[in-house]
Amino acid sequence: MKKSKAETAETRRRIVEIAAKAFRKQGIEATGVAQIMASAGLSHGGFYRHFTSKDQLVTEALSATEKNLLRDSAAAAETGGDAILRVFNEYMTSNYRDNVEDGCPLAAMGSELVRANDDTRHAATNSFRKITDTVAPFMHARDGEDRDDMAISLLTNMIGALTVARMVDDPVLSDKILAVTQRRIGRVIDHTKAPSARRLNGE
Amino acid sequence: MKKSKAETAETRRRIVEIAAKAFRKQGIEATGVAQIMASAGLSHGGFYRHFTSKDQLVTEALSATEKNLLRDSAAAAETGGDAILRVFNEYMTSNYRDNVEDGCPLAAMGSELVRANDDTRHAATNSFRKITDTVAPFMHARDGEDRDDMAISLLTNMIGALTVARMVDDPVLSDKILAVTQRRIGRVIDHTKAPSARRLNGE
DNA sequence: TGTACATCAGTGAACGCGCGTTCACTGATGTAC
DNA sequence: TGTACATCAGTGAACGCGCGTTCACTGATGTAC
Repeated sequence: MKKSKAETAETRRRIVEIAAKAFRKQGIEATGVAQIMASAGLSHGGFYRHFTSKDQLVTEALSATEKNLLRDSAAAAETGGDAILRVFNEYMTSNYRDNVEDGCPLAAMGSELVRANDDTRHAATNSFRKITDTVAPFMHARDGEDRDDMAISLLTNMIGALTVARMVDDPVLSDKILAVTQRRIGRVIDHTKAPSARRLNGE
Repeated sequence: MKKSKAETAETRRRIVEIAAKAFRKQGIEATGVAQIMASAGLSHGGFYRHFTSKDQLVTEALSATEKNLLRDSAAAAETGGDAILRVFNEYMTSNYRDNVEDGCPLAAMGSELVRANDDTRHAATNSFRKITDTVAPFMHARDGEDRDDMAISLLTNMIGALTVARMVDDPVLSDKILAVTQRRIGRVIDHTKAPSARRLNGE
């Protein structure tokens, strides 16, 4: 029962989407290929018509998700500092914390990515760099500090805060972690900053 | 072949120690009970003479390791702000980054702890709180910011920075993340601060 | 202090189970004429 | 446009393997007398 090219592409896309959510929610190791395929309404045998290995799916799921997240930051960068501030504050809400499966993969799978294969770590590295590059111009460099450094500091802080906020079993402490981090975001981002120039020949 | 009480206690201690390293190095899920027992020079069957489940070992390994780390911070707190600064800077060195198996479990197993059982998350929460409580008095509260909040912000930042520094595949970026975080540590900790009063009836 | 017996740390085989991956097969799609 | 055939998406059984946990057994330790 061969499927049309359009159907095949759509199936592949759906597998990646479902896997991306499952990896974030349950972890990479804890999510089986058969389980992903079942969630997509397929039997597990067909998996290898689309991917050469589970590792390849992990890499692709990470890349696809980060690409989506990056699009939001890039769009905000074209609006200005206030939009960047808004997007970043959104990451530190109880809603974002409680929906791991829709959130940033670097935070959701952080310590698992440390041990991931080369391709996956490379994808993670590229994503991290692209986000810091996008938001660096909006850093409020008070005492002549480097804006790239500030962006790195802020982003690693957000990833750590989100992880710890999800880890602790005390909701009061968890909310406090989010609030504290939101305050740092507010201090570090220059919400009056004009938008980045839109790249003319978009790539 | 029953063993003496002293030997039994020593064996149990050794299992916890070996497990604590393996969980940090390879992850909790990826580390099997049989593998831990083999590393301890034992067959896997005897595991359940010491622990009721792998989960129990996870909780105990986390608690034991965090207790050790906390001891360092507490000792530094009795010396003063400069000692706290020194201990914290040590966390952001290439050496610390490259020896995950000896480092902070919250950073090494962060995203796995989010999905850990209740006891383990509770142990993680207690550890996090104790460390922030210990170092909060040494925060350099410039614009009247709350010292507890500052300690939370710094610690979540360190955990996130360590995780991302280990994740990225570019050594230059990784070193930069460590350096940037060290600079924040230097800005936020008051190295001139006098030691915390030693608790007289230690508990 | 010496003997008899219960305890229990550690062994190694076995349990059911889910893992990632392979494979022969089916039948609709896409292609060549 | 119609027919013949190759392609290949998806199925479901099977592969070897390691997982956490259980269990009957061994024999040294600890205890009761």
